[in-house]
Amino acid sequence: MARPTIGDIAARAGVSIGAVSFALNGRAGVSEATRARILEIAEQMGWHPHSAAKALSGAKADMIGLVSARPARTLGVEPFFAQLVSGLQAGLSGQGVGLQLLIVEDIAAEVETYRKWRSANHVDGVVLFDLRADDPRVAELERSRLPAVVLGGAGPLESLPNVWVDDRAAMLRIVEYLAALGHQRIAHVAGSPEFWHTRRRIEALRDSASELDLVGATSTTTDFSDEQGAEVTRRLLARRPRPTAIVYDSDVMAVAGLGVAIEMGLSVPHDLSIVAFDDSVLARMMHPALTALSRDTFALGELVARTMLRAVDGAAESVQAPMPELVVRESTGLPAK
Amino acid sequence: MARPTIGDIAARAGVSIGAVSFALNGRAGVSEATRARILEIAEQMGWHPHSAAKALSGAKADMIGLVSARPARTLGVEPFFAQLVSGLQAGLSGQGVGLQLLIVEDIAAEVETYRKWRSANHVDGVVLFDLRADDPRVAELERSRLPAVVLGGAGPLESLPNVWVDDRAAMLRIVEYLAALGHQRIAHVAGSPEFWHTRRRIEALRDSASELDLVGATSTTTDFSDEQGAEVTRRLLARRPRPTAIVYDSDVMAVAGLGVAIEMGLSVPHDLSIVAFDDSVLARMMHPALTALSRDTFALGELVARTMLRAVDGAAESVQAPMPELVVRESTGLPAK
DNA sequence: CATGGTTGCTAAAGCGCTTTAGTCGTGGAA
DNA sequence: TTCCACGACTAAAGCGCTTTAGCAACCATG
Repeated sequence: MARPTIGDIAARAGVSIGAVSFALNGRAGVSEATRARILEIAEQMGWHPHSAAKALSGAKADMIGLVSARPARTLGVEPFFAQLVSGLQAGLSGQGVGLQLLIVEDIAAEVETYRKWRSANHVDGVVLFDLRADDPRVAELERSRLPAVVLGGAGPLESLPNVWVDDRAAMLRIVEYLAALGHQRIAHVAGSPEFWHTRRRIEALRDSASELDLVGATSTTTDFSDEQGAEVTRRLLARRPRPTAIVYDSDVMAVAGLGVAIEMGLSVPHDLSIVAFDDSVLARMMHPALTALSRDTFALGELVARTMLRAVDGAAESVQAPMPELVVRESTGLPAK
Repeated sequence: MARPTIGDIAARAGVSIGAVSFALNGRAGVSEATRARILEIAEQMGWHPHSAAKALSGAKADMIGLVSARPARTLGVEPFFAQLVSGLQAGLSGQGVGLQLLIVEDIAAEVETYRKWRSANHVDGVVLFDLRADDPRVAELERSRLPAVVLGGAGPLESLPNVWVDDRAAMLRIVEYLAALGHQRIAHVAGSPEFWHTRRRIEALRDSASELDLVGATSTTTDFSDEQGAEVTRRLLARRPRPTAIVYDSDVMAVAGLGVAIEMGLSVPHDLSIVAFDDSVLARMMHPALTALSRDTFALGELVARTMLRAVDGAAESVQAPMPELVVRESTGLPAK
């Protein structure tokens, strides 16, 4: 049998289509007795709402969108993304909302997607991440009034609701820890400078340098790949005097860096301390296990989901993500004399 | 201005709505001149199709669905899933098809989702993976005639089109390699026995045992977690005589196993050879780097995407995924005398 | 010159649902 | 008793698009 429509239900219940719609949506207009009867019939006919029909008549799409302009290949490598998606999904599906995932070529295509989605009433809102300097996506979303939540923006000041991470405090936390151990020559293998979060971390390190008596605290930007992580590490370790500690902006780069250190005959943490700005299985399972700034990315995803749902209801509000925790493992210690 | 509809375009072009629809869809019924004019106007008005309206009138949804009943938390840990999704997405978006990702509680919820999607014309097809013995999803999909592609099923014999992986040959490849090195006591830390692929690997090892003079080649099933991987490894290494090689069904477990070996003072590969049945950054970056059966999961995703698109067009056909390649790294060697 | 087949287009129904305007019958207030 | 308000429900329009049936104009054919 073809799928039942509310028309079928109406016929069976001996009422009008409108009445069925009221009953099914818990709206006034039908008596409790009729409502119960309709619900009963709907259940027994195995009726499901037709989402397209709903969307057509202007209802919510019960779907939020996530589009990424990162190269598709790298998404699988970064545990971060997968964790985030899982958390998001979990936070949304509890409310019967779906997650639409799309990977596009570049930011222009991303903006174009928002435009399409907006006009097709395809999603109720979108999640933005990897915010850049002067991001065209923000302008587009403000203009089109498509509800959006930014992950990792500049804080509560922004125009769009924001789940923001205090990168500055996080970096200070790491540097203070290393300084307390006695490290003075701290290097930073950063991510790509086009991202705000990278910039904030670099800035934080620079600012703390004088205060903490650091000598030549430098940040080097990379494209987040393990290749560049290794490459930069090689250059850093060739310097004289060598840095005694290196902070990596991602776990993948940290692991690559550890590889280089071992390959160069250095002992970690005796000759070199290593801290990763992101935690994962990878960091946990290395030998030595890496000291890392650990945040619960899955929970972060759930938080974004909650914020998103609120934004869809028009109650947009920025929230601060929990401060990541510094998990000290085996890759950090006192600097060699 | 509100979003333009084909009605607006029709008004502007001075033709009927039907004519516009024909023009926009490249169908016969309008002259080339009119078509060009309509296309021009549509472009300049910034028209986009309204997907819900299309879906309502029975067109394709240009969307394929992927639902996973794996616990959401573990999806982020497994590089496999993220890679697969990326590849799928890449393969689909080239054809303007979207990917709808959903994570649900259990298989029952998964079946329910298919039912809903089917009746709402929400997706054109679905991708199935982690096939189990007597899988209720297969029955549901056959019944409902929702196009589906199975990843990692039993081969070309199945009723649903299949992208199948020759697990048996893969396992034989590993075991033959180890046997050639001189290993006789080979253990296998397997995944969960409810999955067909796990069963096939176990079977392959058992079958090859007599042929290759293996002694006590055993498989132990786990839940794929690093905890159980470590736990089982501990038990295996406590045996006397110890196995000289262990094959792990996933990279995460292999890494956990390596940790246990080191913790027990064994040298890899001298005292113990380790092979992972799946490759990833994780395996590449360990010290020693793990010998692994490497497949291009991203490409696998693309292959599934292509097969899916064909299935949607009614040209369902099973294909065999490329045989994974054994990448020998530092974790395997001659067994100690 | 009548016939038939194209071509290029229009009108209108229909997809499943929401929503508004309206109808009908009831009970309570005046 | 009359009138009104209200609750329960129906009828119908409309969301944006596809698709079928139909129509008028034109050409070629015999």
